[in-house]
Amino acid sequence: MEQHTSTRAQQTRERIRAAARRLFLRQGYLATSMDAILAEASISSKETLYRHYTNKEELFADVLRHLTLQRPDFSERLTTLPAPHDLPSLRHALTQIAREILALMSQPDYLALVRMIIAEAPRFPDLGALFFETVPLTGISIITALLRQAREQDIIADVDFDVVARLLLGGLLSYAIPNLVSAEKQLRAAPPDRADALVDMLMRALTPR
Amino acid sequence: MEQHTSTRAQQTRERIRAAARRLFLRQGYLATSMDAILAEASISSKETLYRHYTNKEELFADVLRHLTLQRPDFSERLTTLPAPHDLPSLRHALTQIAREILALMSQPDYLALVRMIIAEAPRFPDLGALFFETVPLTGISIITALLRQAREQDIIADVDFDVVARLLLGGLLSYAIPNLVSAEKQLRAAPPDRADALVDMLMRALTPR
DNA sequence: TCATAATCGTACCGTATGGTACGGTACGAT
DNA sequence: ATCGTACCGTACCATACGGTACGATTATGA
Repeated sequence: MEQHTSTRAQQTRERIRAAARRLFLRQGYLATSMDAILAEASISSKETLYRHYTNKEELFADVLRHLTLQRPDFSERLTTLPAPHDLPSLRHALTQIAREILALMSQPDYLALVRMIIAEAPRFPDLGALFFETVPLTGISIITALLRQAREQDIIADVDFDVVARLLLGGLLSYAIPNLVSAEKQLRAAPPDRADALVDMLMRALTPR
Repeated sequence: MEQHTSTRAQQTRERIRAAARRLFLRQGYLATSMDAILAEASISSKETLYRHYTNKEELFADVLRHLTLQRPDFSERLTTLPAPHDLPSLRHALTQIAREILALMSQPDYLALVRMIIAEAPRFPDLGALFFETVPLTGISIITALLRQAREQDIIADVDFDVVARLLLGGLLSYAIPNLVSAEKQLRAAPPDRADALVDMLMRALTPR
């Protein structure tokens, strides 16, 4: 056997990372001790942990890098949307996107990730920049691409697409942000019709006059 | 002398709170030690500190409560705006508001406050709720009030004002949020013309057709 | 089978933390 | 002058933390 997809060492490393991810997301960096990570990973020796990660910082950075780079999986579902051919289809596509983003931003895991990134940004500035330069930028570019397609078919007026994208994304944010400071138990679920209302209002600005 | 506006004890208490505010905003709750607060406040005995605040938690809560309740001072400047009498004056008023809010959200102190509230929300859920139920709600109500005035004079169409307010506020957010994870030194100053662009786009949605 | 790497247990170190104890000193009001 | 309150200095405590040391034990791969 030469081609082992996962050696024992790799398995332990991933157990550690998974345990650390859970605790870091729940409690933050400082409040999570290495001993607690040990217990959560069902590992019984510190030596084992420090064989895989020389530092607490390194472990944290690894966890966060994995989280941000594996995160934008929803973008695949959105980039394959068919090009809009008239106003109703554009509205439909935008609504689809808005609902998807709102659903993503309402997930407890996503909220916990954002909260932790913001919380530890002073300690790990690079990781915060990495996150905010990948995830939200993806959303903006998806929306602007859709609008550009619509513009090329003369469906909508010639407006600043970036501004429109920020209005939509920001409007969705205004529903999700309060959940950043709420306990996980009592999330105020922003109903999908809020996304529809935002899109409807934006359509008024997009239609030529 | 009976009517002392500030006794010696009150002065010390405020010195402590000011020092704690600086350190908490800069480093967060866990990373700020009581000894560090002592030094920052130029106080030389722990006994003095614990005479004013029985807990670290109590001190933190006091700092945050003061910060959130003293914060919305900009609202006074905005609620006294003259009622709009036509479309240009409405655009002007909205631009004014948008610029003011953008400027507020770009202040390092404000960013640090928001970051800290988000970071410590799991530990202090009440304080987070207090902040997000006062400050942003104030912004929304100011905008909706302005729009209602404009609607009563038939300047704008009959649309959902809350949605419009969230679009504007959220659009501004999209420029400010990345600064939550940037070092204080390299804040990407969102230029005021971004606020103008957002308002211009919204005006397209507001005008009757 | 054998050598090597990974894991285990456990003990340990230095440092920092939140909070307490206590005797002494400066101050402010009556 | 005096009395209570606030402040000072310093020492202390129990606990927790990140990280290291090291011998014993187990699994893995050739």
